[in-house]
Amino acid sequence: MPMEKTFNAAEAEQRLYDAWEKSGAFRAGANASRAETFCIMIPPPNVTGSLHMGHAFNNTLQDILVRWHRMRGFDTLWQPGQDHAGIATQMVVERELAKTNRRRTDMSRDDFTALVWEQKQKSGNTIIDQLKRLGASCDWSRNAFTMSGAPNAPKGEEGNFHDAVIKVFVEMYDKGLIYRGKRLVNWDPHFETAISDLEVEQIEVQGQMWHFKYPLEDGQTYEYVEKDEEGRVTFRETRDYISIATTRPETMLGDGAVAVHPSDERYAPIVGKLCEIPVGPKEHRRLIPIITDEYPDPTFGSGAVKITGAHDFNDYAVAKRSNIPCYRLMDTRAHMRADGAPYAEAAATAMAVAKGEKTLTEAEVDAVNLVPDDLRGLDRYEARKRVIAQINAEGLAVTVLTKSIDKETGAEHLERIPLVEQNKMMQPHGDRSKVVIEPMLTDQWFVDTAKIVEPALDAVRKGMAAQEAGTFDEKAGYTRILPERDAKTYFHWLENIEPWCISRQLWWGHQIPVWYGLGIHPIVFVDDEADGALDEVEMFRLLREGAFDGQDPATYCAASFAAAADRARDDLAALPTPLHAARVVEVADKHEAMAAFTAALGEYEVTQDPTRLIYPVWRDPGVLDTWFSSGLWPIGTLGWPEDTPELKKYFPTDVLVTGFDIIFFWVARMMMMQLAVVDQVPFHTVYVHALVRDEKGRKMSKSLGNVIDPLDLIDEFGADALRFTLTAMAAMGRDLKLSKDRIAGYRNFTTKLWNATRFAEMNAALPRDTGGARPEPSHTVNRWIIGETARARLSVDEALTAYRFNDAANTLYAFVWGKVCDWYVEFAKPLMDGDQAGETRATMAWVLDQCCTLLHPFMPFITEELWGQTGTRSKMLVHADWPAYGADLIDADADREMNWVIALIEEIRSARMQMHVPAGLKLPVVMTAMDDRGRAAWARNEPMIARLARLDGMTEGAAPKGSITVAVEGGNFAIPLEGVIDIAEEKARLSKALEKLDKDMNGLRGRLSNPKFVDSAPEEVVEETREKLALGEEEAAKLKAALARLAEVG
RNA sequence: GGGCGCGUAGCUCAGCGGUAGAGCACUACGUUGACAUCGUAGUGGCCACAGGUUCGAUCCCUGUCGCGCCCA
Repeated sequence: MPMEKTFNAAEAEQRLYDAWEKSGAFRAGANASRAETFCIMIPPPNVTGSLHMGHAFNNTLQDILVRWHRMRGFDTLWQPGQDHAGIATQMVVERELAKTNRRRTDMSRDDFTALVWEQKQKSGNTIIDQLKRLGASCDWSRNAFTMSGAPNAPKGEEGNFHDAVIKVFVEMYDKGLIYRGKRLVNWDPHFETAISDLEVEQIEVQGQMWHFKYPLEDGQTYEYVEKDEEGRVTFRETRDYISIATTRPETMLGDGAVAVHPSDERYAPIVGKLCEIPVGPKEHRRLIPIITDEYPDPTFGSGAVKITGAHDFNDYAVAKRSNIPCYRLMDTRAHMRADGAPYAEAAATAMAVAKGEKTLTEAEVDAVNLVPDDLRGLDRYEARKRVIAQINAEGLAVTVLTKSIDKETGAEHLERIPLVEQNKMMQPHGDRSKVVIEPMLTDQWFVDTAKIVEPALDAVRKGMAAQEAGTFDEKAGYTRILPERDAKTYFHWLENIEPWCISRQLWWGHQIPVWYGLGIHPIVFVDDEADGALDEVEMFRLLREGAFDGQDPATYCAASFAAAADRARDDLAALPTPLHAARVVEVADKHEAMAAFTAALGEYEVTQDPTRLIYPVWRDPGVLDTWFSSGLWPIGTLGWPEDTPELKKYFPTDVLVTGFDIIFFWVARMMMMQLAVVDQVPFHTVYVHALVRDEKGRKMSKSLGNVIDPLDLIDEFGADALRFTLTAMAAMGRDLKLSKDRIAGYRNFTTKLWNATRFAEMNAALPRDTGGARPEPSHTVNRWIIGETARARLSVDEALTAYRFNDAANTLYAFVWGKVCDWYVEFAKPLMDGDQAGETRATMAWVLDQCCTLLHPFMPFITEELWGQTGTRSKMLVHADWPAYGADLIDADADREMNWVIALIEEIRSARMQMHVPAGLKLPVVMTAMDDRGRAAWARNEPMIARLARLDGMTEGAAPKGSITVAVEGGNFAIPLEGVIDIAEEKARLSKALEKLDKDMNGLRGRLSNPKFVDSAPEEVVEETREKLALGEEEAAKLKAALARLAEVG
C-alpha cells in the first residue's frame, strides 16, 4: 500500500504511544546496553493540574534527553509523579464544596481529606494522559505521589513517600534543624494559614495614609523645630503631641511604642517620654514610650513611626530590638480579636508593662487582647473605619486648611479637614487566595535554613567553578546550574536566606509529627511529703501551676503516636510517684487535654488508684509546606528511606530540567534537603529554561485570556511539530514567545520528511528494498551525503551534550531540509536508473533512516511511524541504536566536489533569474576555461547539473557573443543568450557582484597591509585572510574580463 | 532601593574577538516524474548610543539612554 501524502498525526500518535507502552519501552533500564545510568526526575505537576505550555516545554526537553540516552544504551529512568500541592488542591476541593454551600469546617478533618483523595483519584490521571499525548517517555509504572502512604490514603495510594517526609522531619528536629517559635509570619486570612515568603505576591494598590496626633502624657509640651539644610529654622511651634503617619489605623490598638530616628533633632526633647494612643475608651487610654531606632526615615512622613510589633515586619524587628511587647489584635480570619479579658483589664496590664512595672512571657503577651470592647469581632477594614472616625471626632487627626465653596451661597470659606494622603503602595497578597496578607504573630515551625544552606552553596560554587574551568565532572559530587545567570540568582537567594516557615494550618498535607503535652515539669512540681501519693494541695497545684496557660507545652516529635508516647514517658519518669506512671493517651487538643487530665485527677482522688492517672497529649494540627515534601522528591521517589535497588542505581540523578520561577521554591530546597538528609547532591546539572509567553511576550494567564492550550496545538499540528517548535526556540535563558506561524512551519518540516520518504518509496529506495545497511558507494554524491549525515550526528551530539537544544534542532532542520531534501534527493533523481542506481537507492535508504534516528528524540511519533513503514525492524525506533559514526565518514574530496557543483548550479540559477530566462527553458552551456579538477567534477556530475540548472548540452570554446558569464573555482562557463540577454542588465549584474567583491577585498587588503595585523594575529588567521584574498582576486579578474567582453559587444 | 538580564533584518530570535545568520513575513517567477504544508531567485542590518582595551569589537570593559523580570 503506497504511503499517504501526509502524516496523519491524529491517527498515529495514540497508536504509537500505546505500542511503546505495551512493549515496556519506557521502563527503567529498557534498552540498556551499558552500565552507565541516566536519570531525570520530572518536576511533579500539581495533582489537580492540567498541562499548560510550560509543562509542554519542560517535558519536551526532558524527553529529548531521556530518549537520546536510552537510544545510546544508557540505563535510563525518567521518574514521573505528581505533587499533592497543599493549598492549591485544598482550594479546588473547597471550591467544589462551596457550590453546595458547604464548608470544610462543616465536616471532620478525616472526612475532608477523604474528599481530597477522591478528587486526586478523579483528576490525577488527567495530566498523565496529557503528558502521554506530548510523547513523554516516563516510566509510568513507577509513578510517584508526594502523599503516597499517608495514614488515611485510600487503596491504590500505597507507597512510602509519607514515611520519608515524616522521617526527615523527625531527624531534622532531633538535630536541631527544625524549631518551633512564635514569629511574625505571612498569614492568609482566607485559608487561615501561614504561608512562606515565596507564596506572597506584592501588588501595587492605591493606598491611603492617615496622620494622627499622639498626645504626650499629662499634657506635656515641647518646642517642635524644623530646620533647613543650612540649619536655619524654618518652622517652630509648641506642641503637646507627636504626629504619626500610618496606612493601617486599626493596628494602632496594638502599638507598643513610637519610634524616631536617633539623629532626628525635632523629637530629641521627647525621646524617653510617654505618649498616648489616641483611640479607645478615654478612661483607659494606653501610654507608650517614645524610643529611638535606626528604622524610621526622618524624611518620610513626620519622621515618627508607630511600632505595632504583631502586625508589621519592620515594626516587629524594632520591637525585638527594644524589647517592646507585640500585642496581637486579630484572629485567624483577620477579624479583631474577641477573646480574653475585657478591654479595661487588658489595657491596665499593658499600661503596667509600658511603665516597666510588669514583664510578661510571650504567651502572656499573646493572651492580652487590646481591642476595645466596641470593636471586638469586627473585620479589620470595618475596624479601620471606626478607628478613623473616632479619632477624627476627637480632633486628633492632623488637618490641612482647605478652601471650599458653599453651593447655595457661593461663599468661599476655609476649613480644616483631616490630612489623608493618596499613595501607590505595595501590598502583600496570597498567591493562591489573592487576599491581603496579614502579618500575624503565631506559633509556627521553621527550618533553620542558615544551618543547612552552606553545603548547598558550596556544591554549586564548586560545580560552577569546574564548569568555568572546563573540568566539569558529572560524578564529582557538585552541581552546576545552566545558564550561569541562574546560578547567580541561586547564590543571591541562598546567601540571604531567611528561616523557612514550614507549617501550614491546612488539612491536606503531611501532618506535623509532633505531639504536645501539658508542661508538668519536675522542678515546678514536687511531691511535698514524698509519700508517693497526690494530696489535694498537690493536685490543686498541678492544675493551677502545673502548667498550663502561659506555659510552653512539652513537645514530643516522633514518627508515630506510639513513638511520641515513648518520648513522653521518658519525661514522666522524672516526675514523682504516682504521676511518673501516668498512661499517655492521645486527645484532640489542649482543651480536651485539660479536661481529661482534670477528670483523671478527680477519679484518682476518689479511688486513690494510680492507674487512673493519665498524661494526655495532642498532635499539632498543622501540615507541612508542600515544598518540604517536594524538596525530597529525588530520594523519595526512589524509595528512600529504604535502600532500594533503584536508589542505589539512579541516585544521585543526572539532570534537573526546570523553569527559573521555581529555583527558590524547589531547586534550592532540594539541594539543601538532599545534602542535609543523605549528604549528596540530588543531581549534577540543573538546566534552567525560560518561560513560555504569548507572541507579544506576555505571560500566559487565565485573566489575560491569552493562554494557549498545548493540547489544542497538538490537535492542530501534531505533537512532533509542537515539540520541535519548542525545542528550536529553546535558546538558553530567554523568554520563549510562541506563535502559531512558527509551529505551522515545523509541521511543514514533518511533512517534508514524510514526502522525502515517499519519494524513496516510489523509487524502491527504502530499507525494506535495500536491506538498510550503510553502503560504501562510489559516486561522489552518495559519498558526500554520507559525510553530511556524519557531520549532522556529530553536531547534534555536541549540541545536546552542551544542553543547546535549539542548536540540535536547527542542525537537524538544516540537514534534513537543506541538505537531504533540497540537494540530495534532487541529485539522486537522475541516478535512479543508471549504473549507480543500486548504490544510490541503498544510500538514500540509509540516509533517510539516519534522519529518522537522529530526529527521533525530537519528533518521536512521525519518526517511529516512518521507521515502521519503511522496513522490517528487529526493534522499534525508540530502542534503535543511536549512531556512533563520525568524522571517519566524511570524504573531503566528495565534499569539495559537491560544494563546487552546488555553487555552480546556484550561480547559473541566479544568473538565469536575473536575466529573466523563462524557468522552463533549457540552455546550452560553453566551458570557456577549466582546470582538471573542474573537468572531472563536471564529468561526474553533468546529469545532475544539467537537470538542476536546466542546461542542455555542453561545448567547449570561447564565449560566444551575447552570453553571460558564470565563474566558478577553477574556471568559467558561458551561457549564450543571443537575443535573450539584456546587455545592460548583465552589466549591472556583473558590476554589482564585482562591487561587493571589491568591498570585501578592500577589507582584506587593508588588514594584510597592516604590519601589526600580520605580526600579532595568529598564523592561521593571516593565512586564511591571504587565501580569501587570492580567491577573491581570481573571481574579480573573471568578472572584469566578462565586463570587458560585454563592453566590446555593447 | 537591591539583584539579574535585554536592546542584532519588518517580526521572533541565534551568534558573543577575525568583519552578520536562521525561521517567519515580504517581492518576483514557477503545475521539473516526493512535497503548493512546495520549489527557485531575491529585497532587507552604522549588530541602541558614546568612550575604552585590542592588529582587529556585534562580541570584552566603562558610561548613557530605552525595555523587561525577580527581590525588598
